[in-house]
Amino acid sequence: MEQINEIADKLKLLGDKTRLTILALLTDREWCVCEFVDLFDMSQPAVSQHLRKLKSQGLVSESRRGQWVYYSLNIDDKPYIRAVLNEIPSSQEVLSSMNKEINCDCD
Amino acid sequence: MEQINEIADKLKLLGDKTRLTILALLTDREWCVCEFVDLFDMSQPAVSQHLRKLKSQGLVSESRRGQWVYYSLNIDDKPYIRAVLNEIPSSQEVLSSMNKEINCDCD
DNA sequence: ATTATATATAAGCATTCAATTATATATTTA
DNA sequence: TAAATATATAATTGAATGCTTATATATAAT
Repeated sequence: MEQINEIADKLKLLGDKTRLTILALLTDREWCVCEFVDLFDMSQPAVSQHLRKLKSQGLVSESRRGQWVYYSLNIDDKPYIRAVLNEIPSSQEVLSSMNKEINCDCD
Repeated sequence: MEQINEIADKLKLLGDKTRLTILALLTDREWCVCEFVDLFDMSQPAVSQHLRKLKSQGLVSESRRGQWVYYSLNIDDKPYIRAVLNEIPSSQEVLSSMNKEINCDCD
């Protein structure tokens, strides 16, 4: 039962469209916070809080490089997450359906 | 984006330990409501409402036989759900870890 | 040093959610 | 028909969630 609880807790994070989109995008490459801020119609703190939740449950890792913080997927030990991400629209599809410009200067 | 939203809405249902357990159990066979009521430490209406949510999102089907109502999995058109259920503990594991007696008279 | 940029945290608020109790409905049995 | 059993729905409540604005922190540039 403990195992089901833990899995449910992690899956809860995928049950939000913003976080699911973030994870979909991270399947392709690491992303900088400012890119997400450009992408979503949402304040910078809102984005930051979603990333914090993903990080606190260990689904993403962060690494700071200069003034920018980059997030990447960290789900090698969570096959049930990988299984979902394999079945949802690709990073490219998600991105093109959003039709947004990303203007921050990271990299 | 519409597709991601829909997937997120359905995954939200898996982010609750009771509903995830219900789905795990239904991978094996159909279950009667009264069995779930016996299994979970929760009122009958609470169980009923979880089942209603799963049904309203099309993840389970119900069929009444006499006074009993049986639920079964309905996820053939949702590969991202199937993918999760394939990666979580089996029905048997879940059940034995719960260590509960099921005493209702359905079949 | 000061200012600008990127990110995180805190506090507050409206909404959603998961439970409860009470009640209604459907079916079976006596 | 009346009582018992199984299930669903309604109303309520407290906790959790996702956002906002305001503020703090970290790094870079002038």
